[in-house]
Amino acid sequence: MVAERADAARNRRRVLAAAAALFAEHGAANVSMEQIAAEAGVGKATLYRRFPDRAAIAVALLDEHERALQDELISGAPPLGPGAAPAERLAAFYAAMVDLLEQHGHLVLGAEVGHRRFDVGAYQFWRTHVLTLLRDAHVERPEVMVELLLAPVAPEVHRHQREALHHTAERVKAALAELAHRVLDRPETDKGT
Amino acid sequence: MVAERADAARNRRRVLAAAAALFAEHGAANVSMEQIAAEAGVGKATLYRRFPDRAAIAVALLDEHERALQDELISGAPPLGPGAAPAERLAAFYAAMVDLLEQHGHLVLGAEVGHRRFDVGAYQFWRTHVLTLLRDAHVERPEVMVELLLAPVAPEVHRHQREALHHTAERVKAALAELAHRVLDRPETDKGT
DNA sequence: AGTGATATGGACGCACCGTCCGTTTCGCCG
DNA sequence: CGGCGAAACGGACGGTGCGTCCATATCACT
Repeated sequence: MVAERADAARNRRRVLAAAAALFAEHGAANVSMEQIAAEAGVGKATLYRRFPDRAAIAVALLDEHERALQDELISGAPPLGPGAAPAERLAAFYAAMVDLLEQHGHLVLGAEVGHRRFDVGAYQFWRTHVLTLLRDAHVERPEVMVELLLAPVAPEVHRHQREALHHTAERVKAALAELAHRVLDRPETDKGT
Repeated sequence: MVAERADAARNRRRVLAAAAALFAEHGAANVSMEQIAAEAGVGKATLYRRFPDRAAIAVALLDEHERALQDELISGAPPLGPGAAPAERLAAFYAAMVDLLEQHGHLVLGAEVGHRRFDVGAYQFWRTHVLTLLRDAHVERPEVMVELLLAPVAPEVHRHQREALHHTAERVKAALAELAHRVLDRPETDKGT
């Protein structure tokens, strides 16, 4: 890859901007590739050249926001970053995920992203992070448990909680925090190490 | 409703049989309404008269199998039925759900059922059951927690575990059992009543 | 400026959805 | 037993969105 041609880069930016606007207005599920192409002022083939489907566009838009959280997890202050107890870090991660879903959930909800969410790079990152926490806490079968613990913050679940059940984000966070502590706190372990 | 006309009943049976065969062969996601109608030997309008979409057909097919588990939860022997400790019952419920997904997961995976899974009657049933367990175990915010605890046995999650991660059903069951115990067992509570 | 590689755009073919309406079948009633 | 209104049927139809194809325009390097 010798460097992206100038017109290609310009069109990529246009597409992303158009998609962001349309997704925000109509919801990611109700926007067709044709609409995005028209709004961006590019042809459909141009769109398909860069992004194989809607999911890829949504992922590209999400990436930016997710990267911020990823940085925090790696090198931020506790309890999100390193230093706190695993249960605390998991609770903090859950809370951050809820915030992320509150802000940008509309990008993923309803689109095929839901089906492919396990494939996107971000999921692998969350997975690795929580896996580390589970290993730190000496949980058995961490590779399986990590999937179970990620499931409660799946976009569909969050949407269900917020829209159908009318739970507040705060209540959801509280329940997730309790879940984190119940799963990772070993009561017999001495707290003051 | 004065009683279903004979031809209507016959066609309903045909449709369900055809759908079951096609879903089993090609997967629920890859079967169109047209295919089902053709296989059943009925017109498309006839199909739409009974079932608004693929999801409704899949739900109708699943219902039968789910009902068996529902009966067990209500009146079966412990630990699935009443009598055992909440953590035991939750673990047993998880195991039964895994069995259900192993057997009939292909009906729901990939179809729109995934999107609407919160709407189907069966979900409400699982929800009520687990909610009862949570109340018995004096968990806080049970209405929120129940959604979090149901998420790990969502069809997509299970498929991901089995197909992409190559975890065995047994490993998943074991992890779910551990999750159930970690969440619901109160270590300080006396085990002997 | 010339030139080959790369990118563009919109038309095209395809598949499926969900509806519409003329025709057929049912089951009751005289 | 035959007629009749209601209910069900079936396949054609219009519409939407997908993903591809290729003639044309644009770029970047010499």
